Amino acid sequence: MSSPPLPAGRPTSKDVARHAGVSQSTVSLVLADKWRGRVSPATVTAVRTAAAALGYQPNNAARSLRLGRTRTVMLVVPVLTSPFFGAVHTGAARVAARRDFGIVVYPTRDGVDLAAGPYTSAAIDGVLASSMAVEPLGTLRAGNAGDLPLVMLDSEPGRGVTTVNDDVAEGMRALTEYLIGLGHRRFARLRSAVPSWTFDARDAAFRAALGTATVVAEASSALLLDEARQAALPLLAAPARPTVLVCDDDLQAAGAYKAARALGLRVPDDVSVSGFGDLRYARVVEPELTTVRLPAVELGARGMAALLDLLDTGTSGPDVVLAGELIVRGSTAPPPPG
Amino acid sequence: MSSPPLPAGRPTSKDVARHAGVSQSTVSLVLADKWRGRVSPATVTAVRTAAAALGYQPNNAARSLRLGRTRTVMLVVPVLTSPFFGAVHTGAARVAARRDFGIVVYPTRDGVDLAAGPYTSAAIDGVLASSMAVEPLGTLRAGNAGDLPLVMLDSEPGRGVTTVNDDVAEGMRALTEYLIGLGHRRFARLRSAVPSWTFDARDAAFRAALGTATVVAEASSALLLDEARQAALPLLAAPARPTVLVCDDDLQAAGAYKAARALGLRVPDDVSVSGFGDLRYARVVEPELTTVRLPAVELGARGMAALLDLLDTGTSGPDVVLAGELIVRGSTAPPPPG
DNA sequence: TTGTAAGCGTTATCAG
DNA sequence: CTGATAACGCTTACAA
Repeated sequence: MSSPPLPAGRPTSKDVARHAGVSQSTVSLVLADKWRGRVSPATVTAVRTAAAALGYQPNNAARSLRLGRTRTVMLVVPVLTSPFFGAVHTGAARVAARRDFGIVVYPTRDGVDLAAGPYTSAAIDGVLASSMAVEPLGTLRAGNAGDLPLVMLDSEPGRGVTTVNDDVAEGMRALTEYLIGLGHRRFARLRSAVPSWTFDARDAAFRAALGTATVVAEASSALLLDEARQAALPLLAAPARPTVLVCDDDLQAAGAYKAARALGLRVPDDVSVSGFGDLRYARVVEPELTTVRLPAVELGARGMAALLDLLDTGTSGPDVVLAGELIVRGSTAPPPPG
Repeated sequence: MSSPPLPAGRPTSKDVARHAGVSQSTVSLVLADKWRGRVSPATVTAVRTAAAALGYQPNNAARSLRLGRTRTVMLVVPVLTSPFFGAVHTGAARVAARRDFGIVVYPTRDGVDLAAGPYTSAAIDGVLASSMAVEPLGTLRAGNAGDLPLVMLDSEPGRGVTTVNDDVAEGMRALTEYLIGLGHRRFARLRSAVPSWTFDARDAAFRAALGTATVVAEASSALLLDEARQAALPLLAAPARPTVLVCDDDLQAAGAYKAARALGLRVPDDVSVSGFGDLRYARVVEPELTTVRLPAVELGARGMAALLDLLDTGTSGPDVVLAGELIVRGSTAPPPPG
């Protein structure tokens, strides 16, 4: 009728063992669900109730030390303040939690400053990296005996690493063909100034889909409102007046709206504008943006799943491509007559 | 002239010791910078060069196990996809990295689902929680012998926990007085429907600053574009026509723009609109929003600093309040004549 | 079916 | 000034 007093501080597996009247190894076996044919059902329940009674939580540090694995992966993203990367994290975190993995976020401005930080490879089992080249990750991965498992998101496929990507090419193709279908022939183009596979892919798809239509003016800008506005001004004022401006990003399109307004041009009556992403800005502006929806949450989720599979099986899975979707809203219309 | 061959796998402190011809404990002393008066300078350099040569990185799991601390804190936020919380994370991560701490993010929809997840209190030294009540954190903190160090952001002060807050009350006061100064007397008010200290504080400050002006119509909505638009429609169409609509959030203000447009009202000519936050949407919309800037990055940074100080010293610091700033842009103007 | 014991890599205590 | 040695909490042979 009497049980040992609850130990002070955090209960350990040893405490559980004492409480249940068994040995530490039995506790470990039961709690790790590896007891079939080795521990009697009665003992199993005894251990389980003891653990529950004490509120036992295994010590992660000890487990990691023993196992040599940490059940933690690092998510490398450019900046979390961008809606895209917030969404990627959300998806990745969801999958990681389900499989009992933790995530440590490594925000890096340019993929270069990867040496510092407390999470050198010591503490992680794998890396999920978004929107960067493979090379900067070299130093990081080298920490752990040469090759830490890696999956890349939103990055160029075919570099020897599993990638999970949005199908930006197909999205841009659908968008461009839609615009051509509206009757547009003279395009302006506002590209992203940050060098990244995804923007190269968007641009290539755009060119390929142009057909007999032409680009009469183009520029590039950072994905910032003011810079986009500045860059869009000369495009919209170009002598060979374009009837549509195709941007690499929704925020750029918002900047283009401001440029159009400054020039006294109405969207879409005088000029159509398209964005890319459909994350947060597309419906805030007026008129709402015609754009390509990128499933960023799913991208993070699928990427994490691919990484955890890689950790489980030891073999890289196939590249994954997620379909985007053309979203037609009020910012695009047939070109003005004349 | 010959040194031991580099060991396979990750080098340990034992490897460094062998390489430098000293004992493991000496290595530990040197690398932890606790050698003054205990280890000779010559030995120190020997150890340092050996560590560098081998590319030694201490094993975090072992260190945590020994020390009983993990150098990891948990950041609890409602959703990372909101620009506010992305910014909070950015600030917190910056400070944590500088002090060699890791962050594990715990996104929780309503502060309720805090039991699950791999990061039960086992693996963390403290909690930085944003925009929620203290109570839901109880189960989490209880894991670790009753009280895991905690700092709250954007939460009600005076509940026995150190808080770090934006001065939303002062921001709202300045905004309201500015609007009254423009001549507005008939206010409409769009509150946030999510229950949170910050919104209560905003509303209280708004009421207190009203003076002889009156609220002729009010409603609340989620911080979503469509819901805000729906909620704003009857406010702007109210019989006792308000001349200004004060929203709890920039995104709500963007929704209000859409409602105004639907009703054929121009902003700010027919009705002024104000937001709150100045994070991402305020300058995207047209006209750009008059709003109150909340220093979200600094909030995260100061909060993390407060938490790490608490971990160091064991005593809670004072509550911190960060000044906001009234940002006047084009969405507000004197009320229309008549 | 259960228990004993070794060991993961680190830091801290204590002798030399 | 330096080196053994123990301990942190866990998993896993292996012994009983």
